[in-house]
Amino acid sequence: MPELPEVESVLRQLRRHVLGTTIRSIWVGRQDIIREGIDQLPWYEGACIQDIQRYGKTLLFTCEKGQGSQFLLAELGMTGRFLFHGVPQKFAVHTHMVVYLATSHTPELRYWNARRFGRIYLLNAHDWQELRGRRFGLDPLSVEPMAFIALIQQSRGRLKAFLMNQQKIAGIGNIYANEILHRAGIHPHASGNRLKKKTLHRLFATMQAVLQEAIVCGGSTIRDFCTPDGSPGCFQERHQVYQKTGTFCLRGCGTRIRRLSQERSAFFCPTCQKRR
DNA sequence: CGTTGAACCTGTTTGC
DNA sequence: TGCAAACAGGTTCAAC
Repeated sequence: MPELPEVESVLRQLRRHVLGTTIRSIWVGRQDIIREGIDQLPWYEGACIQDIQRYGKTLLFTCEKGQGSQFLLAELGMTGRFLFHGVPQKFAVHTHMVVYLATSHTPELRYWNARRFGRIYLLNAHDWQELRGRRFGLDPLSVEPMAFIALIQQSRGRLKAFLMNQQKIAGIGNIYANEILHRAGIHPHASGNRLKKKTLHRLFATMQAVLQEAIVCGGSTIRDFCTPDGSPGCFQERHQVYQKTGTFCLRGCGTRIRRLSQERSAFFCPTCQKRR
Protein backbone atom coordinates (compact mmCIF):
# COMPACT_ATOMS: atom_id res chain seq x y z
CA MET A 1 0.00 0.00 0.00
CA PRO A 2 2.70 2.55 0.64
CA GLU A 3 2.72 4.65 -2.52
CA LEU A 4 4.49 7.95 -3.13
CA PRO A 5 2.73 10.04 -0.42
CA GLU A 6 3.19 7.34 2.24
CA VAL A 7 6.84 6.77 1.36
CA GLU A 8 7.42 10.53 1.28
CA SER A 9 5.95 10.77 4.79
CA VAL A 10 8.28 8.01 5.96
CA LEU A 11 11.19 9.76 4.25
CA ARG A 12 10.56 13.05 6.02
CA GLN A 13 10.64 11.44 9.44
CA LEU A 14 13.74 9.45 8.59
CA ARG A 15 15.53 12.56 7.36
CA ARG A 16 14.61 14.41 10.51
CA HIS A 17 15.75 11.71 12.88
CA VAL A 18 18.44 9.48 11.42
CA LEU A 19 20.27 11.64 8.88
CA GLY A 20 23.96 11.98 9.74
CA THR A 21 23.87 9.08 12.17
CA THR A 22 26.51 6.37 12.28
CA ILE A 23 25.46 2.73 11.91
CA ARG A 24 26.81 0.62 14.77
CA SER A 25 25.61 -2.67 13.36
CA ILE A 26 22.85 -4.30 11.35
CA TRP A 27 20.92 -7.35 12.43
CA VAL A 28 19.18 -9.38 9.73
CA GLY A 29 16.55 -11.94 10.67
CA ARG A 30 15.72 -13.62 7.39
CA GLN A 31 18.59 -13.56 4.95
CA ASP A 32 16.24 -13.60 1.98
CA ILE A 33 14.94 -10.14 2.87
CA ILE A 34 18.21 -8.91 1.35
CA ARG A 35 17.57 -9.26 -2.34
CA GLU A 36 21.05 -8.27 -3.50
CA GLY A 37 24.45 -7.73 -1.91
CA ILE A 38 24.13 -9.72 1.33
CA ASP A 39 27.91 -10.17 1.30
CA GLN A 40 28.27 -6.37 1.58
CA LEU A 41 26.48 -6.26 4.94
CA PRO A 42 29.63 -5.97 7.12
CA TRP A 43 30.74 -2.90 5.17
CA TYR A 44 27.85 -0.86 6.55
CA GLU A 45 29.04 -1.15 10.15
CA GLY A 46 30.61 2.15 11.07
CA ALA A 47 29.24 3.91 7.99
CA CYS A 48 27.42 7.23 8.22
CA ILE A 49 23.93 7.78 6.79
CA GLN A 50 24.81 10.73 4.64
CA ASP A 51 21.59 11.11 2.66
CA ILE A 52 18.11 9.59 2.34
CA GLN A 53 16.02 10.00 -0.78
CA ARG A 54 12.84 8.63 -2.29
CA TYR A 55 12.73 7.02 -5.71
CA GLY A 56 9.18 6.18 -6.62
CA LYS A 57 7.97 4.06 -3.74
CA THR A 58 11.41 3.08 -2.50
CA LEU A 59 13.84 4.65 -0.05
CA LEU A 60 17.51 5.08 -0.82
CA PHE A 61 20.06 5.48 1.98
CA THR A 62 23.46 6.80 0.93
CA CYS A 63 26.06 5.50 3.38
CA GLU A 64 29.62 6.79 3.67
CA LYS A 65 32.69 5.28 5.24
CA GLY A 66 36.22 6.55 4.72
CA GLN A 67 36.50 7.47 1.07
CA GLY A 68 33.81 5.14 -0.18
CA SER A 69 30.06 5.13 -0.35
CA GLN A 70 27.47 2.42 -0.71
CA PHE A 71 23.71 2.46 -1.05
CA LEU A 72 20.90 0.74 0.77
CA LEU A 73 17.66 0.59 -1.19
CA ALA A 74 14.54 -0.38 0.73
CA GLU A 75 11.28 -1.41 -0.88
CA LEU A 76 8.30 -1.34 1.45
CA GLY A 77 6.13 -3.44 -0.81
CA MET A 78 2.67 -3.52 0.60
CA THR A 79 3.13 -3.92 4.34
CA GLY A 80 6.68 -2.64 4.87
CA ARG A 81 7.48 -0.18 7.65
CA PHE A 82 10.43 1.55 9.18
CA LEU A 83 9.91 1.99 12.90
CA PHE A 84 11.81 3.94 15.52
CA HIS A 85 12.90 2.42 18.79
CA GLY A 86 10.03 1.96 21.25
CA VAL A 87 7.17 2.22 18.76
CA PRO A 88 4.81 -0.65 19.57
CA GLN A 89 4.08 -3.21 16.88
CA LYS A 90 2.04 -6.34 16.55
CA PHE A 91 3.74 -9.47 15.17
CA ALA A 92 7.30 -8.67 16.16
CA VAL A 93 8.27 -11.83 14.31
CA HIS A 94 8.01 -9.84 11.08
CA THR A 95 10.88 -7.53 11.99
CA HIS A 96 13.43 -8.62 9.41
CA MET A 97 16.20 -6.07 9.90
CA VAL A 98 17.33 -3.79 12.71
CA VAL A 99 19.80 -0.98 12.11
CA TYR A 100 21.48 -0.05 15.39
CA LEU A 101 22.50 3.59 15.44
CA ALA A 102 25.28 5.31 17.38
CA THR A 103 24.00 8.83 17.82
CA SER A 104 20.41 9.67 17.29
CA HIS A 105 17.18 10.23 19.07
CA THR A 106 16.42 6.63 18.18
CA PRO A 107 19.04 3.97 18.93
CA GLU A 108 17.51 1.61 16.41
CA LEU A 109 15.58 1.59 13.18
CA ARG A 110 13.49 -1.50 12.54
CA TYR A 111 12.43 -2.78 9.13
CA TRP A 112 9.14 -4.63 9.55
CA ASN A 113 7.30 -6.35 6.72
CA ALA A 114 4.58 -8.92 7.33
CA ARG A 115 3.95 -9.92 3.75
CA ARG A 116 7.55 -9.59 2.62
CA PHE A 117 6.67 -8.14 -0.76
CA GLY A 118 9.47 -5.64 -0.25
CA ARG A 119 13.18 -6.34 -0.26
CA ILE A 120 16.45 -4.64 0.69
CA TYR A 121 19.23 -4.08 -1.82
CA LEU A 122 22.83 -3.41 -0.78
CA LEU A 123 24.41 -1.78 -3.80
CA ASN A 124 27.58 -0.05 -4.93
CA ALA A 125 27.35 3.11 -7.04
CA HIS A 126 27.52 1.23 -10.31
CA ASP A 127 24.82 -1.28 -9.43
CA TRP A 128 22.57 1.45 -8.06
CA GLN A 129 22.86 3.47 -11.28
CA GLU A 130 22.07 0.37 -13.27
CA LEU A 131 19.01 -0.47 -11.16
CA ARG A 132 17.86 3.13 -11.15
CA GLY A 133 17.95 3.41 -14.93
CA ARG A 134 16.16 0.12 -15.38
CA ARG A 135 13.44 0.61 -12.83
CA PHE A 136 12.45 4.20 -12.15
CA GLY A 137 10.62 6.53 -14.47
CA LEU A 138 9.99 10.24 -13.96
CA ASP A 139 9.14 11.64 -10.55
CA PRO A 140 5.52 12.90 -10.61
CA LEU A 141 6.29 15.84 -8.33
CA SER A 142 9.29 17.25 -10.16
CA VAL A 143 8.59 16.30 -13.79
CA GLU A 144 7.95 19.18 -16.19
CA PRO A 145 4.39 19.22 -17.55
CA MET A 146 5.48 18.94 -21.16
CA ALA A 147 7.71 15.94 -20.46
CA PHE A 148 4.83 14.22 -18.69
CA ILE A 149 2.39 14.99 -21.47
CA ALA A 150 4.79 13.87 -24.19
CA LEU A 151 5.27 10.55 -22.41
CA ILE A 152 1.53 9.93 -22.16
CA GLN A 153 1.02 10.76 -25.80
CA GLN A 154 3.48 8.03 -26.68
CA SER A 155 1.58 5.42 -24.68
CA ARG A 156 -0.96 3.14 -26.29
CA GLY A 157 -2.37 1.27 -23.33
CA ARG A 158 -4.93 2.24 -20.75
CA LEU A 159 -4.28 5.45 -18.86
CA LYS A 160 -4.57 3.83 -15.45
CA ALA A 161 -1.97 1.25 -16.40
CA PHE A 162 0.29 4.06 -17.56
CA LEU A 163 0.01 5.94 -14.28
CA MET A 164 0.87 2.76 -12.38
CA ASN A 165 3.80 1.87 -14.63
CA GLN A 166 6.82 2.65 -12.43
CA GLN A 167 9.14 2.69 -15.41
CA LYS A 168 7.21 5.62 -16.88
CA ILE A 169 6.11 7.54 -13.78
CA ALA A 170 7.49 6.33 -10.47
CA GLY A 171 5.43 6.33 -7.30
CA ILE A 172 1.74 6.00 -8.17
CA GLY A 173 -0.08 2.80 -7.23
CA ASN A 174 -3.68 1.66 -7.28
CA ILE A 175 -5.07 4.06 -4.68
CA TYR A 176 -3.70 7.26 -6.17
CA ALA A 177 -4.21 6.22 -9.79
CA ASN A 178 -7.92 5.79 -9.04
CA GLU A 179 -8.20 9.00 -7.04
CA ILE A 180 -6.29 11.10 -9.58
CA LEU A 181 -8.37 9.84 -12.51
CA HIS A 182 -11.65 10.49 -10.73
CA ARG A 183 -10.67 13.99 -9.71
CA ALA A 184 -9.45 14.71 -13.23
CA GLY A 185 -12.66 13.29 -14.72
CA ILE A 186 -10.89 10.77 -16.95
CA HIS A 187 -11.90 7.15 -17.48
CA PRO A 188 -9.32 4.58 -16.33
CA HIS A 189 -9.46 2.96 -19.75
CA ALA A 190 -8.92 6.16 -21.69
CA SER A 191 -5.94 5.90 -24.00
CA GLY A 192 -3.23 8.50 -23.53
CA ASN A 193 -2.57 9.17 -27.18
CA ARG A 194 -6.19 10.13 -27.83
CA LEU A 195 -6.63 12.67 -25.04
CA LYS A 196 -6.90 16.36 -25.77
CA LYS A 197 -4.11 18.73 -24.74
CA LYS A 198 -6.40 20.45 -22.31
CA THR A 199 -7.31 17.14 -20.66
CA LEU A 200 -3.66 16.19 -20.38
CA HIS A 201 -2.82 19.47 -18.66
CA ARG A 202 -5.70 18.88 -16.26
CA LEU A 203 -4.41 15.39 -15.55
CA PHE A 204 -0.94 16.72 -14.81
CA ALA A 205 -2.21 19.40 -12.44
CA THR A 206 -4.55 16.95 -10.72
CA MET A 207 -1.81 14.38 -10.28
CA GLN A 208 0.42 16.86 -8.49
CA ALA A 209 -2.43 18.29 -6.43
CA VAL A 210 -3.64 14.91 -5.20
CA LEU A 211 -0.13 13.72 -4.33
CA GLN A 212 0.80 16.98 -2.57
CA GLU A 213 -2.45 16.97 -0.64
CA ALA A 214 -1.91 13.36 0.41
CA ILE A 215 1.61 14.16 1.60
CA VAL A 216 0.25 16.98 3.77
CA CYS A 217 -2.14 14.40 5.26
CA GLY A 218 0.73 12.02 5.93
CA GLY A 219 -0.52 9.52 3.34
CA SER A 220 -3.50 7.16 3.40
CA THR A 221 -3.96 4.58 6.14
CA ILE A 222 -6.30 1.91 4.77
CA ARG A 223 -5.34 -0.96 6.97
CA ASP A 224 -2.22 -0.36 8.96
CA PHE A 225 0.17 2.04 7.30
CA CYS A 226 2.12 4.22 9.71
CA THR A 227 5.24 6.37 9.69
CA PRO A 228 8.34 5.48 11.76
CA ASP A 229 6.98 7.18 14.88
CA GLY A 230 3.75 5.15 14.59
CA SER A 231 1.45 7.88 13.24
CA PRO A 232 -1.21 6.99 10.67
CA GLY A 233 -2.09 9.12 7.64
CA CYS A 234 -5.49 10.71 7.07
CA PHE A 235 -5.85 11.10 3.30
CA GLN A 236 -8.19 8.08 3.23
CA GLU A 237 -10.85 10.45 4.60
CA ARG A 238 -10.68 12.33 1.30
CA HIS A 239 -10.80 9.31 -0.98
CA GLN A 240 -13.55 9.68 -3.56
CA VAL A 241 -13.55 6.28 -5.24
CA TYR A 242 -11.00 3.86 -3.85
CA GLN A 243 -12.89 0.92 -2.28
CA LYS A 244 -16.16 2.81 -2.55
CA THR A 245 -18.01 0.52 -4.94
CA GLY A 246 -21.76 1.17 -4.85
CA THR A 247 -21.63 4.50 -3.02
CA PHE A 248 -22.85 7.63 -4.77
CA CYS A 249 -20.26 9.68 -6.64
CA LEU A 250 -19.29 12.63 -4.46
CA ARG A 251 -19.52 15.00 -7.41
CA GLY A 252 -23.28 14.76 -7.01
CA CYS A 253 -24.03 13.28 -10.41
CA GLY A 254 -26.25 10.64 -8.81
CA THR A 255 -24.27 7.71 -10.20
CA ARG A 256 -22.85 4.93 -8.09
CA ILE A 257 -19.13 4.17 -8.11
CA ARG A 258 -18.29 1.05 -10.07
CA ARG A 259 -15.46 -1.38 -9.83
CA LEU A 260 -13.73 -3.24 -12.61
CA SER A 261 -12.17 -6.39 -11.27
CA GLN A 262 -9.51 -6.60 -13.96
CA GLU A 263 -6.10 -5.02 -13.44
CA ARG A 264 -5.94 -4.39 -9.70
CA SER A 265 -9.53 -3.17 -9.48
CA ALA A 266 -10.31 0.17 -11.06
CA PHE A 267 -12.84 2.27 -9.11
CA PHE A 268 -14.53 5.00 -11.10
CA CYS A 269 -17.68 6.97 -11.84
CA PRO A 270 -19.12 6.01 -15.24
CA THR A 271 -20.77 9.43 -15.57
CA CYS A 272 -18.03 11.82 -14.49
CA GLN A 273 -15.03 10.05 -15.98
CA LYS A 274 -14.79 10.36 -19.76
CA ARG A 275 -12.79 8.31 -22.19
CA ARG A 276 -11.71 11.39 -24.14
C1' DC B 1 6.06 -3.10 -27.63
C1' DG B 2 1.75 -3.90 -24.76
C1' DT B 3 -0.93 -6.63 -22.03
C1' DT B 4 -2.27 -10.37 -19.06
C1' DG B 5 -1.78 -13.56 -15.47
C1' DA B 6 0.75 -16.19 -12.08
C1' DA B 7 3.76 -16.20 -8.22
C1' DC B 8 5.35 -14.41 -4.04
C1' DC B 9 3.32 -13.58 1.13
C1' DT B 10 0.18 -13.40 5.61
C1' DG B 11 -3.25 -10.76 8.32
C1' DT B 12 -7.94 -9.48 7.74
C1' DT B 13 -12.42 -9.81 5.83
C1' DT B 14 -16.05 -12.33 3.86
C1' DG B 15 -19.06 -16.24 3.11
C1' DC B 16 -21.01 -20.53 4.17
C1' DT C 1 -19.44 -19.81 16.22
C1' DG C 2 -15.86 -21.60 13.36
C1' DC C 3 -13.44 -22.58 9.49
C1' DA C 4 -12.01 -21.93 4.72
C1' DA C 5 -11.75 -19.13 0.88
C1' DA C 6 -11.12 -14.70 -0.94
C1' DC C 7 -8.81 -10.46 -0.75
C1' DA C 8 -5.25 -6.91 -0.47
C1' DG C 9 -1.20 -5.31 -3.94
C1' DG C 10 4.20 -3.97 -5.63
C1' DT C 11 7.34 -6.26 -8.37
C1' DT C 12 9.14 -9.79 -11.37
C1' DC C 13 8.73 -13.12 -14.75
C1' DA C 14 6.67 -15.83 -18.47
C1' DA C 15 3.55 -16.15 -22.26
C1' DC C 16 0.97 -14.36 -26.00
